[in-house]
Amino acid sequence: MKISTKGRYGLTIMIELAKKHGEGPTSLKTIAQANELSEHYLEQLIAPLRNAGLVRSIRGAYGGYILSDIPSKITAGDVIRVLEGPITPVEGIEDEEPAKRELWIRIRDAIKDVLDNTTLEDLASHSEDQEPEEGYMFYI
Amino acid sequence: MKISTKGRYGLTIMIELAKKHGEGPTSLKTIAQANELSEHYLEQLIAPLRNAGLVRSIRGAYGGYILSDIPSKITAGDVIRVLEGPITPVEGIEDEEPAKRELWIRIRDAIKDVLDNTTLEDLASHSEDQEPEEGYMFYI
DNA sequence: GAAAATCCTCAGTAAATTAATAGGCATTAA
DNA sequence: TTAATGCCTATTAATTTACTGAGGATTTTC
Repeated sequence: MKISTKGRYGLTIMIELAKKHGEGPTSLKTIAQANELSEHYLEQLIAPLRNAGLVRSIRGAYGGYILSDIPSKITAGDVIRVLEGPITPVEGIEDEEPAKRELWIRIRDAIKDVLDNTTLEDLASHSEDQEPEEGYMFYI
Repeated sequence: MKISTKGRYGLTIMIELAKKHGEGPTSLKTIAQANELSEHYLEQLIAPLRNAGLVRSIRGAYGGYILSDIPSKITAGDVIRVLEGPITPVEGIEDEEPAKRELWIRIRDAIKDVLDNTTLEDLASHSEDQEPEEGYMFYI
């Protein structure tokens, strides 16, 4: 019943790229450092995102990645499906008996509804208005 | 992003007990055979359900299990929480940054909404009207 | 042309989880 | 007394997760 680090870190990558959309490529090193994640692990997560056409890579020095489309056209569902597989609470819904099948379908549709209606634009803009840290003071 | 066999078989057990509610105890052997599952595996799943107070056991010959409450008072959420742990799409939602935290919370609430509003009565009654098997003919 | 910064690929691995199986003891109805 | 059940602890094969390691390919800048 969990989304693994694949989907979670994958979303983190995509949100970072959305924040920098239109400003040229962002390197994985930058994203890894900003989020305290293993750059090498992120490389393995972005490969399927590139294969799926969600990001484009620019190789060589000062290269990196950019979104293939504008942030309002890419959803959390697009990202999660690539990294976690089809959105479904169980394998083989169709094999279940009617009562349980309907339950799994209702859960699946509820999750889909959230993921497919949340865009990278939504996620990136909410990331902007950071909550103050504990102990934060407003210095004039 | 999956509910494992623990939660799925656990629900299967509870639906069978709901169907027999008021008719005395049902043995795991009966449930295992009816659903082509390992009786021994089901024993391990019903132990936490008993510890959580969702079912009561009757030991000895012609014993078995009964629901602790009426089917309309026990939800799929009760069963899933016992066997799969808290309903949440990620561990430590509160540690995530605001944008992702809100996403996980919306997903969590959507799943909760379905699971907590589906009772064993709902599931047992929908199991009654079986779909015809493939090759089924209506013999008069 | 050399060096540095990046992407790209394949392989390995420790820990955890899943989905059981094995073997037996305890209790109770008939 | 026996058969039918529940109860309990341990073991295990397969899979998944979350990485780490090693190095090659490409491109920019000096």
